[in-house]
This record gives sequence, C-alpha cells and structure tokens, in this order.
Amino acid sequence: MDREQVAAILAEIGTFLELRGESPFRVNAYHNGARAISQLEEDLATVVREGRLSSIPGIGETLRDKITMLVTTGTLPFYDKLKAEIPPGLVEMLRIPGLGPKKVKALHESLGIDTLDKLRQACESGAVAQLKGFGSKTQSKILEGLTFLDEIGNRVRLDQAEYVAQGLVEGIKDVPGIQRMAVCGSIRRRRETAKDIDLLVSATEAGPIMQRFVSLPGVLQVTGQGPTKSSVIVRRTMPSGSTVTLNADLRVVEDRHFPFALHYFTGSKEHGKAMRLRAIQRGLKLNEYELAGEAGSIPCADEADLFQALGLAYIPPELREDTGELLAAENGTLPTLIETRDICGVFHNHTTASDGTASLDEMARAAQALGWTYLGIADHSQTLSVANGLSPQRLLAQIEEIDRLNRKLDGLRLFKGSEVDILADGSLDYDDDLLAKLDYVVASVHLHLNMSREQMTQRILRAIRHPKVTMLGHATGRLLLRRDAYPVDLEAVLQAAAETGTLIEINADPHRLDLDWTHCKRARALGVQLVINPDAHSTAGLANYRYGVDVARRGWLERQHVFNTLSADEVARLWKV
DNA sequence: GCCGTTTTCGGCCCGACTGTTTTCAGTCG
Repeated sequence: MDREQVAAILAEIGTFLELRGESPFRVNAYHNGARAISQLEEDLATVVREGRLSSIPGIGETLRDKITMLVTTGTLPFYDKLKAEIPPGLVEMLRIPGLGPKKVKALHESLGIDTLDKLRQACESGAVAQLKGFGSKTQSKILEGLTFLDEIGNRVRLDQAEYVAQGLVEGIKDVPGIQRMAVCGSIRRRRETAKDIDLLVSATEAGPIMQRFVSLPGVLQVTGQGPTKSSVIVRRTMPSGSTVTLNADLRVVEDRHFPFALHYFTGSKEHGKAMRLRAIQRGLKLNEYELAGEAGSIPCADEADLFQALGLAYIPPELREDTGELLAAENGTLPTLIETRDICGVFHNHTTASDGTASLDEMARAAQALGWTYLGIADHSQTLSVANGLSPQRLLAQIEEIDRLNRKLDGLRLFKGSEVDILADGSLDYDDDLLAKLDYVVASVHLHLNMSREQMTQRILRAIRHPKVTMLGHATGRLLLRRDAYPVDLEAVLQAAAETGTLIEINADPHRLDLDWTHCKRARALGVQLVINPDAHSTAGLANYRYGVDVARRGWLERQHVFNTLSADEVARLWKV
C-alpha cells in the first residue's frame, strides 16, 4: 500500500472516530498523521522497513504500528471494524454546510438517519426542527445544502478556483474605501486544487463591501453575513463552458490589521499553528489582528515585517505547509525559488500535426510573445491514433518544416522533438534511426494504464534508460480530481532518472500538474533535474507553464533545478544539436 | 493520539458566525 492510500485511510479513521464522538485530540492525531504521511518526502516503504516511522513528527507508537501494518499487509482490522460500524451515509452528511460530527451523530441517534434520503425526508416532515439543538433555520439550511450537495464541498482545480476568485475581485474592487485586497488561502499558496475562495480586504468601512459581495452576479446563496465576514456559494462559467461552484468567504479588516489577516488567511492551517506556537515561545501572541506582547502590539506594515518580528526570513506562500519552512527561515536556508521569468522556453507542445489547434508557425509566434528564445515541438507518435499521432513519414516532413522555419525565424529557435509513446513493454514507438534525427524525445505513457505496479515500473524504467529519451512526460498519468495516478514505484523512477540524467517533466497543464510538488522535493534531494512543460495544445495553452512554476516553487525548487532555465545556446550545446 | 527548555501528565490555536439558547455549543477555516 502506498503513501496516498495509507494517508487516505488514516484520514478516514479520523472521520470515523469523529462521528463516534471520540476526543477531538485523538481525532486530530489521525488527521495530522494522514497529512504527515501524504507529505512524506521519501519512499514510505523504505521508511517503514528501516523503522524510522516514529521519527516523523505526528507519528507516535500507535500510528507507527497501524501504518506499518497497512504498508506490510495491506489491511488494518481496526479500520475494517470502524468502516463496518459507521454507515457511509453519515460521512456523506458531513459535506452539508453547517452539519458537523456532533449534529450528524445526533440525527443518527435520535432519528435513525443514516442516508441522505432519510435526511431529506426528516427535514421535509419537520422532524429535524423538533430535535434539541436544532431548529427551523437549521432544518431549511440542511435542505438547501442537500440541493447543492453535488456541486459544493468538492475541490476544484486551481485554474478554476482562480477564475472564480478573479471574477469576485473584479466585482468588488471599485467599492469606495478599499485600501488593500488579496486572494488568500490555497489559491495564494498555489495548491493544485482548492475547496473554497478566501478574499481579504482592508477598508475604512466594511458594510458597503459586504453588501456588494453578497449581491454579485453568480451568488447562489448567502450562507453567512456578519460585520466582518460574509460567506456565499458562487457559480461561474469558465471560458471552456464548464461551470464551477464554490464557497467563497470575504473578510474585511482595518488596514493596520491587514498583514496579520493576510498571513492568517493564507494558511496553511498547519503553518499558522506553527507560527502561533513560535510566537508563544517568544512570549508573544499571534492572531489575525496582531502580534502582541506584554508591551503591546508590534506594528507590521506587511508580512515581511511579521516574519522578521518572529526572527524569520520572509516565507513565500507556496512554502507555508509546515514542512520545514520555519526552520529554514530561521537558519537563512530558504531556497531562492524559481520564478516565471526564469523560464526561457518549453519542450512539450503539440501542433495541428497531431491533436493541437495551432500551426507550427502560430505556436512559434506565441512563444516569442511570451518572451521565450526557444520552443520545442513534440507531437504525438504513431501508436496514439486517437490523437492523430505522426507516422514516420509525417514526422520526417515536420522535421524538414522546422528546419525551414528556423532559417526564417529571428530570435527564436525551434527544437525538433516528439512525444513518443512508451509501449506496453517499455520500448519506444519509433525506431532508433528516426529518433536520432530529433533534437530530443519526451517519452510518455498514454495507453495500457491498468497494469500492475511492478510491470508499470519496469516499463517506465526501460524507457528512462533508453539513450534517446531526454525526458519523461507526465510521470504518473493522473488527471486531477478525475483519474488517479497509475500504480508506479516513483522512488525507483526518480532514482533511475538520477543515474541516467533523464529529465523528469513537471507537466503544467492544470488538469495534470504531474509530477506532484511533494515528489519534486524528493527529486531535488536525489539530484534529478526537472523540466517545466505546458503540454500545450493551443497557443493559449503555452501560458499554462506558470502553473508548472507554481508546482516547482511548492517543491522548493530553485532556478538551477529546472532545465528550461537554460538559454537556447546552452540547451543546444548540451544536446549537441 | 502526540508530545516534552513547564518532559510521562496535562496540555493540545484561536476567533467569527449561527442558531439555539437565555450564556453557549457547534461549525468553520
């Protein structure tokens, strides 16, 4: 059982215990443990084998034993027993806004409600409003929640959340009196998915801003409105035509509180906890309004002042996950994170020759418009017929066309590549003579996804060791919120890449973001070079590279860890092309 | 269930908001 599965089970146990009414601290210990495991920077099986689980903060004796059992045997009787005991409907009920473990437990124990259907019936009959601690407002809120249940409470991709957030910002930014405004939360930390939007505004007067916020177009429901905080459910249609529905919170504070509130609402929760703990250790108190000691409040003009007041260098939002950033900020060993302007070009892009929507020429111009000095073209290979993969003849023709274009282009070099399918046995989709005519090869898995972990690992290892393979495309094949990663021993893949010098792609398509940031940290530790590729299928798609930079930053990567920060000449020299 | 420069017990971050209450519990982030 791998890292993600173990973390998911620990989190589920936490939820079960919560529904059973166990101590919140015990519950929290399981959720903490789940987080610690999911953010583990090494291979879990190795840590278990070497008996180092207990050295992970948050993992004590009990969790150590349970995790060991999960990893070695794949099962855990304690978990199975809980799962059998707690009706799955109770877990679903937790997703309804305003329903927490206590209320769900009460509904179950007094009215025998254990499914969403029974909950709806009990609300419609008025039985819920009669319960102690409940009332008519709670009952109608539950009914409303049931209608939106399919749409809300689900995480959405970063690009979707960002788009909705942008709409809210545009909608309120011209209200008079606004001094500072920021999108906080996981969007500011650039997490790959978000479950809500946190907006923060400083202003002289909160009322008019709140009023505008709750009446913005797209607001389906106002779930809360107080003097400093309002919550809404908002829906917006993406340019692609899909609709996104999300919870959004707005907080309005006085401008002198803004830096503290910005830090507080940016999170993560764990980072915030660690910061407050640090403040306490220094005889100070930190909350969303101030940093204060015996002598009173310590003035801070911005977040940098706040960190400095606690003896820390400025910690960029992407690193605020309580995975060692406080220690690094204290020791002056924080990385100098890569920035979008460090990227000089990208290598994994498609044209109309396979399944892209723009021609070679159009892609080249778009790359120049982004300020890049090179662009790699890597259309699909012959086996991927669904994506109009290129036959050897068509690839040869494309190579010639690129040569012609290169003689014409000024200030941009096109590199000749291909996204070559890694076939089921790990061999490549073109023969070596043809591959030799290319500047580079992106090797990717697209077909035969359901093989065993062992087979998939051997398949990818064989490709990585192929001398013509320059980089591995989307290493795990995941599609965020849609398809899990195929089973593969990433540790073995990264170690092989370190040996052969094969680059590992950070696929910047917001549907993928694959490699994941946690694995970026591991890659960095092993000395593997990464390459940020937008996997663009249109000229607009090229701009997605910035999501890849986000992933790299969350993975503590500096400029020198990312291959495409090199100039066109440096790339050409290394590839001898 | 975890943890320890208050170290093997007694803590565990903290504030806003809501709906139910007559002073607070539950939920949320």
